[in-house]
Amino acid sequence: MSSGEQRLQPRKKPRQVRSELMRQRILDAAARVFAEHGYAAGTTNRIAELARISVGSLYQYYPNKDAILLELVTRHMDAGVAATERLEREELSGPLAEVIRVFVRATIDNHLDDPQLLQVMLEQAPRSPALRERVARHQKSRVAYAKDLLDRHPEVRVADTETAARLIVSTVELVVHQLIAAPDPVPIPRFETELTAMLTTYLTTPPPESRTPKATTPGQDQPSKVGMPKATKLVRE
Amino acid sequence: MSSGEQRLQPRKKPRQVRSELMRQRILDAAARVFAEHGYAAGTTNRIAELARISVGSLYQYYPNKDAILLELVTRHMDAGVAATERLEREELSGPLAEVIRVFVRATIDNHLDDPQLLQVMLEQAPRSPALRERVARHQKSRVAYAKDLLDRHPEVRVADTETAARLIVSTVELVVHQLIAAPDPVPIPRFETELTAMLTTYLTTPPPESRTPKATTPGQDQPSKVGMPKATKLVRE
DNA sequence: CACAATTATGAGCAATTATTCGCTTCTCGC
DNA sequence: GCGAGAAGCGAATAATTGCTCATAATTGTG
Repeated sequence: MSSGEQRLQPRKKPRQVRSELMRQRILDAAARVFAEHGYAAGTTNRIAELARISVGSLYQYYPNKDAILLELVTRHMDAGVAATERLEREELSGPLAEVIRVFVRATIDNHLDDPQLLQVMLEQAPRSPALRERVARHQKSRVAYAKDLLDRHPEVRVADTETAARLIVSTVELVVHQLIAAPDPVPIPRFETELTAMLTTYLTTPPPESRTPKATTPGQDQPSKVGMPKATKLVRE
Repeated sequence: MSSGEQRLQPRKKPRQVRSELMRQRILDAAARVFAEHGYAAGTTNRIAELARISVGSLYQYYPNKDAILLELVTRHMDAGVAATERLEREELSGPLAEVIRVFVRATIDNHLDDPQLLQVMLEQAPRSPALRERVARHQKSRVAYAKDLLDRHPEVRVADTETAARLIVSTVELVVHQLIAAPDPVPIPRFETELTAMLTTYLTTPPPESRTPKATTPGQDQPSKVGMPKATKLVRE
C-alpha cells in the first residue's frame, strides 16, 4: 500500500462539462463512504456504487484511492483558510479576546459539517506522504499566522510566542474536533466561551514571577521521566 | 470485518509458564508492527514473524487481530492510571498549580514511550466497539476525577466545572500527544511549563464580568454557523 | 523410557479489494 | 443522421490478508 511514489494526477483531464459534475459526485460519495466505514474499509467499489457510477469511471477521474482522499483534504483545508480569512477581515482590529473568539468560532464551523470524515482525514494523514505533506504545510502556515498575531498584539504576555502559537493552534484544532465528535457533545455556545476564555487568559496573564524557563540550556534537560524508554520504538527496519 | 459480536477471549487459557512469555513476545511485536505500519497494514503474519513465532501460535493466545490491539490499549491505560495515582498521592495536597503540573507531567511521560503506537490506538478506537467502550470508560473516569478536583479546590473560579473538566482533560491528552508526536517536537520542559500555565490561569482567573452564558436557554442557541449542514452525513444504509 | 496432554508450526483456504481493459454507449460537429 | 473520439461500463485479475487445521514438536509424569 505505501509503496513509495504514486501518481496523483487523474488519468484523464476532463474536457466536457458533465465531467466536472462527476468529480463532485465521486467526492460526495467518497466523503460519505469514508466517514461511515473509515479509509481502509471504504472501498472504491462502494464509493462508485454510492455515486451511481462504475468503478471504471471513478478511475477515469482519480488515479487511485489516495488521490480521492487527498482532494477531500485539500478542499477541507481551503475552506477552512477561506473562512478564517473572511472572518478575520471583519475583526482583526478588535481586542485580542475578540480575535481569538473569531478563530475559535471559525474552527468550530469548519468541524461542524462532518466530524467523522475529518476524523478519517486526520487518521490517514500520517500514512500517506502526499497527505502528510499537505497537512504539515497547512499546520505550519497557521502557526506562523498565530505567531504573527501574538507578536503584534501588545496584550500578549507569554515568554515565547513560537511555543505559545503552536500550543494554541493545536489546542483549538484538536479540542474542537474531539469535543464536537464526542458521542455526548458539549453544548456549543458554552464550549466556545470557555475555550476562548482559556486561551485569552493564558495569553494575557503575565507570568507570576518568572515563568520563563532558563531557555538557554543547550543540553536537553528533562523535567519528567528520565531514561526509561520502554523499548527502542519508532521506525527502524 | 466489523461484523458485530466477536470473541475476545483467547482460545486457550495458558497453563504453562512459557505461555506468559509468549503473550509478552506477541504484544511487543504487535506494538512495533502497529506503530510502524498502522493497524490495517499491520498484518498478523508480520507480527508473528517479528515475534519469531508462527501465526498459528499467535492465534492460540489471541482469537483475532482486534483482541491484540485491545490488550495493548488496556495496558497503556492501566499504566497511565497507575502513574497518575502514584504521582498524585505525593502532590494532591499542594496548590492547584502543582496538581495540574503533576497531571501534565504524568501525561507527557505516558506519551513519551511510543507516540506512534498511541496514534494507532486512538485511530482504531472508533471502529471497534470493544475498543470504543474501553476508551470511553477511561475518558469518563478521568473527567469525573478532574471535576472532583476542580470542585474541591477553592481557587477554581470557572462557571461550570463539568465543561471545564472536559475541556482540560481533552486539552492535556490531545495536545501532549500531538506536540510530542510532531516531526519537529517542541522542547519538552518549556512545553510542560506553558501548558500548565495555560490550564492554571484559565482555572483560577475569575470571569471578567460575567463570563457565564445564560445557560438556562432550553433551545439550542447557536453562536456560529446556523443551518447549513452540507449533506445528510453519518450512518445510513 | 513411554505416552498422553499441551503447545507450536506454516501451507493453504476463503474472502476481500484496488485496479485494469476490452467493450459499449453517448456527444457533437458536420 | 454519421462517425470518431470521449465517456462510461463492470467482469475479471492479481495481490493481499485474516485465520484454520492437519501435523509435528515439546513437556511433564509414572
